[in-house]
Amino acid sequence: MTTKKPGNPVRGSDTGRPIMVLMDMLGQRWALRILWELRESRLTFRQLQQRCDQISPTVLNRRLKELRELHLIDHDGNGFGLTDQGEELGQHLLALDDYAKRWANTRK
Amino acid sequence: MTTKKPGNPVRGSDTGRPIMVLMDMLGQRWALRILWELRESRLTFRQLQQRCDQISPTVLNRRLKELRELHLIDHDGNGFGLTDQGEELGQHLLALDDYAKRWANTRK
DNA sequence: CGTATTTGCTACACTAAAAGTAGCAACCAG
DNA sequence: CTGGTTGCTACTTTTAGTGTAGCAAATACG
Repeated sequence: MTTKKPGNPVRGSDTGRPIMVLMDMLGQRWALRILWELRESRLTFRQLQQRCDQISPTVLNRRLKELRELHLIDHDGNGFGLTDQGEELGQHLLALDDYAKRWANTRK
Repeated sequence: MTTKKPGNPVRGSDTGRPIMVLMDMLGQRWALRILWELRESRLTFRQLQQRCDQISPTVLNRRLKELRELHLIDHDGNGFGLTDQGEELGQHLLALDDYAKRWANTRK
C-alpha cells in the first residue's frame, strides 16, 4: 500500500491534492471523532476507546496509525495527542461545532 | 431506521449533539467529496458521479438522500446543489482546503 | 524479587458498508 | 416514434468495521 500523505494519490483522486488526502482521511469512520476527542487532553488507547463509544481496537489502532502517518497526532508517555498541525485542524472542528449548533437550530 | 437529523442519536453518540450528527454524516465515504464538488455549481447525478471518480450509483444515491434529509443539499430541475446551509458548510471546506495546503507544505 | 495492573496492540470470526455492473421507468428533443 | 438523458434500483462481489479474546512489554506495589 502507498503511504498516505499529501502528494500521494488517494481513494477517488490521483492528483494528491492535499484537500483530497485530508478528505480521504476524515471521510473514514471515527477519524473526525478521534481528533475531536483529543482536542482537550492527551488520552491513552483505552481512554480513547471509551470516549469513542467503545470503538473496536482494530479500527482505533488503524486510525491512530494513519493519523500519525499524516502527522496530525502523535504518541508519548502520556498517550495520544494532537500535533501542532492536528491542533490547528482541531480549531476548524471547533468552528464546525459552532456551525453545527446554528444549523441544528434553524431546523427545529 | 431513525431519521438522521440534529437531535436524534447517531452511530457512536446518543446525545444528538449537532456536531456528532455532522461528524457522523461527514465521516461516511464520499460525503465530504460530494459537498466539495457541489460548491461551484449544480450538478446532475451523473455529473457528480464522474467528478467523484465514478462512485457507484448505489452509494451516491444513498449519500444524496442523507444529505438532503439534513438539508445540506437539495434537488431541482438543474440537478443537485447546496442549500444555504450547505453553502455555509462549503465555506468551512474552503477554509479546510487552505489549511490542507499549508499542512502539506510543512512536511515535504 | 514476584505478581497485579495498565499499556498499546493483534488474531480471528462475523456483519455491515461500499464497489461494480446492469438495467429500468420517466422525461424531453428532434 | 426514436434516441438520449434523467434519477435511481437490483443484484453480486469485495472491502471496511465490529466484537471478543488475549498477548507482550512496561509500570506499580508488596
